[in-house]
Amino acid sequence: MLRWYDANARVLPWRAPPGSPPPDPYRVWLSEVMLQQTQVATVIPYFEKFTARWPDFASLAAVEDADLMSAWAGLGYYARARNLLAAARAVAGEHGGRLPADEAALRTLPGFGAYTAAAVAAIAFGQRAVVVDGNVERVVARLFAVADPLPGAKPRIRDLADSITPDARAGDFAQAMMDLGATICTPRSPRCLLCPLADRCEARAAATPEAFPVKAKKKARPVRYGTFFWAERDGRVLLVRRPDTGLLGGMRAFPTGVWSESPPALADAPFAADWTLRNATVRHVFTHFELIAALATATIGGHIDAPDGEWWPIADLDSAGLPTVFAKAVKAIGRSE
DNA sequence: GAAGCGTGGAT
DNA sequence: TATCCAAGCTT
Repeated sequence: MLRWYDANARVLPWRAPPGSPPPDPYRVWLSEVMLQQTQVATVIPYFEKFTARWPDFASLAAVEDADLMSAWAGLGYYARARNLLAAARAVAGEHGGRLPADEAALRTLPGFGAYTAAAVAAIAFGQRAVVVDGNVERVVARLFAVADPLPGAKPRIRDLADSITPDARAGDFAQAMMDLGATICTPRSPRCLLCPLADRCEARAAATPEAFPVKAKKKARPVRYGTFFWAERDGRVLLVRRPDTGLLGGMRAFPTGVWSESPPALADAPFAADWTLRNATVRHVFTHFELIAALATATIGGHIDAPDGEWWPIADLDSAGLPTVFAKAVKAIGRSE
């Protein structure tokens, strides 16, 4: 694997060339958090933007929460951004401005789970650590033809990954396994003819690489309905901040009614106004449900009993840091009648 | 252990 | 279009 990696490693902004000294732990950590459940191509522009604005722990730790959440807008899984800031502040305040170098200490920081702690320990600090992400799970499951379904097979796969992890260059080994999974040993139509492990791969020998890893069936995704409320006055629109926990936690948003299983009415408007239902809807797929949102608008004249929020210039909505579902609503309002 | 948590790419 | 799923973590 290391030989293959030396010749085939992807060139990425947060990565050092194979065999060279480890890159800046700050950049490794930032990239690992952004890459959680997120593809490389999606992460790159965010990583460039973040490292340009906040090049180290000290600068990131000093950011206002709202600025960080706004910069993260569109990347998803917003708890990552909240944990990122909490970890940066812990590092700046309690760890002398540096990440701890061992896996167990890393594991105690916000946003560091089993994967991220192992990856940072191995990639940024040269420690031997067993790094298991979705790519490694797939490669190992195929290499050893693991027949037990995920997620129950995770401990077994972790042990197998441990058994093939070298003492030296464990970080490069981990990145090699992930590159292999991302480019060769793909979920569908793996390119086994290019794989350096093909000779030793049990799934390949059985001619059924795509059958691994075995996974439990997923539940169907329910549909929920809601309404987004666009309150406009003097060229501005009312934005609120969502609660810190839960869906889109801490993000700017339009006021919304309750999201439920049946189509809503204007009855759950956030305040009394002359609401008009537009002839447009927003459809958006979240991890565990699909949302179909109606759009209601009102022009506000005199005083209203509106919730706390910001009257944001409509011409400058791009800078509000709205999550994608609400950015879609802005577009749909523009198209509607 | 299971459920909650975003968004977009690939097929 | 439908489905899978991506360098997972938290509760």
